Amino acid sequence: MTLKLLENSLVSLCSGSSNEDVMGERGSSISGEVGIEPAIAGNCKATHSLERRVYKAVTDGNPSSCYNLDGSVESDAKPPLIRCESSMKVHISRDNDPYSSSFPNSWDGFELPVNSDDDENSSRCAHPCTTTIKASKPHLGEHRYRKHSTSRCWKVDLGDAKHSELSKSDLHLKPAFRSRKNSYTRQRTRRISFKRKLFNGYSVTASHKGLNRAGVLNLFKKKEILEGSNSAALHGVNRIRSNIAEQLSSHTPEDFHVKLSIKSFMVPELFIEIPETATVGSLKRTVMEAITAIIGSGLHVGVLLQGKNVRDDDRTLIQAGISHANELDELSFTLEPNSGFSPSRCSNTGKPYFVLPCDSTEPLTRLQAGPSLDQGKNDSSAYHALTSTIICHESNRNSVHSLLDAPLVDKIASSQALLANPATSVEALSVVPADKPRRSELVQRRIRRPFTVSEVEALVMAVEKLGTGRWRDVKIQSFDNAIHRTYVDLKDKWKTLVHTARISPQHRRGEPVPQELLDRVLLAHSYWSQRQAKLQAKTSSISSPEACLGLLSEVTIN
DNA sequence: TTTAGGG
DNA sequence: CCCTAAA
Repeated sequence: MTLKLLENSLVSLCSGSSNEDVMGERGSSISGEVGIEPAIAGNCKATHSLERRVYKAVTDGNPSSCYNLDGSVESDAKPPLIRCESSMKVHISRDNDPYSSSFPNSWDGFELPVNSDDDENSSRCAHPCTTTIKASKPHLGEHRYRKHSTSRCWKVDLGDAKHSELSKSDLHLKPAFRSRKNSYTRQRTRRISFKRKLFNGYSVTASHKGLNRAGVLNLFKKKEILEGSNSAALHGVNRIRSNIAEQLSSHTPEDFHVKLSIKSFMVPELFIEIPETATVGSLKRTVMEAITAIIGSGLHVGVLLQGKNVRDDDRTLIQAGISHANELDELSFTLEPNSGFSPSRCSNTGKPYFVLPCDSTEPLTRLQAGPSLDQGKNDSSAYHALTSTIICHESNRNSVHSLLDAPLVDKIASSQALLANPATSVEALSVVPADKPRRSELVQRRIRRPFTVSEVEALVMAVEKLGTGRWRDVKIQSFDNAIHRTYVDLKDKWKTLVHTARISPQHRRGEPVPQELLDRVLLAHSYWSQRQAKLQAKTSSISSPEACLGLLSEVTIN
């Protein structure tokens, strides 16, 4: 079965509170939203503090606690998924910015549970999926934020075909189980991008910087009237300026805050390979794990003002030109991977590694063809990074390509069918976010198959006979039929057996191994270790004929 | 490809 | 189990 999860079919990845209100109309692609509103004193906070705040806002959204509590997902399993950088948009406004609570119809559907919560909403940690970002009092934006705080779950929209005219190049499928020993599926592309949300009344029109800076979603700066009245928005620039001047003359600098609200960001493209027999819960956890890995991998936040990288971290915001008084200037943030890229690439060229235009109203297909992609890298990564789909297909390579041809409705139907038929067997799951086809591509992790006692017995027997350095022989002799046990597995198992044998029985986990076997493990291990040490000592001093003779005699004895 | 070890 | 340098 091959299927593709697309827009609009709803998959709630985390049970929790009511999400319908915020998810109902969401459209295509996978994106997330982070609602934060950190108040930053424009005159005293350095720009690097701004970066830190943005970073914190993102990393605090790490839902690891969620999926940990959800169970069965290893907490330390955080593959280095971050490769792409992303950007986010920021609105700048005054404290009394009258946010609207409306949502655009075209909002794309991956809701990240990063909530800005107001003061009285102290129950934000009640749900494991709820992440908190300490925000300034969102007075006027409470409606909106509360709406968000009810959305505590990850969601994947699967759905409406009309939003996704997927070209074949949108689909990056690789056959699984390519080889006998390495039955893995590799992943290539991934994307992080951000999506913008509009505000009624203040609909922050995209002062689109254009696509000259590949990789950064524009930040929209929202200029507000200092008087705080909505009607002020109707006044001209002159009026605004005069208001600002007025404020400047009558207020201490501490009165001016730059309010940043990061509206959304997108989750990179994810590929999910999941057997039909997997449960829905497995699917949820898998997606959760992937997202967590992305967010948890660490990001570097860069600040761009009018397209220029603000590198001086010690400058204050106001010195850098980021203040409430600014008008149509653009403020952008870039999220870059902390590792995996040479920082010079960004800092030298001043060009972010990966930029997306932020105007979410733009069709995805156009984004793909956008000039930003021509900027420097015409490799498929940038291209792929702009796609936003979740692809599910089973490990059967024969069925993979049917996805390309089947009518989209059928694919959707398949995906729904998958959701409707949770099976009991949890098989291997994998989610691999798309990324630049660079190194360290992720591979599906094999399912865990604990050694049985009889397997341990066979292993011990083989090692007793062959030693600890001939795992291929051990494999051939005792596990030739166990195709899922590689010689590396056997070696690893021996390692853990030795460890198990050395620790107290109280600390052992899993199916208990008979003490008799563990004793043999220790015995064989010490024997072969000593033997190897002796051999090494001999070979290192074999220059002398005497040593050579001694070695030969000993080997003969053995 | 295997081995050996760290993650 | 994964990843990978080294052999």
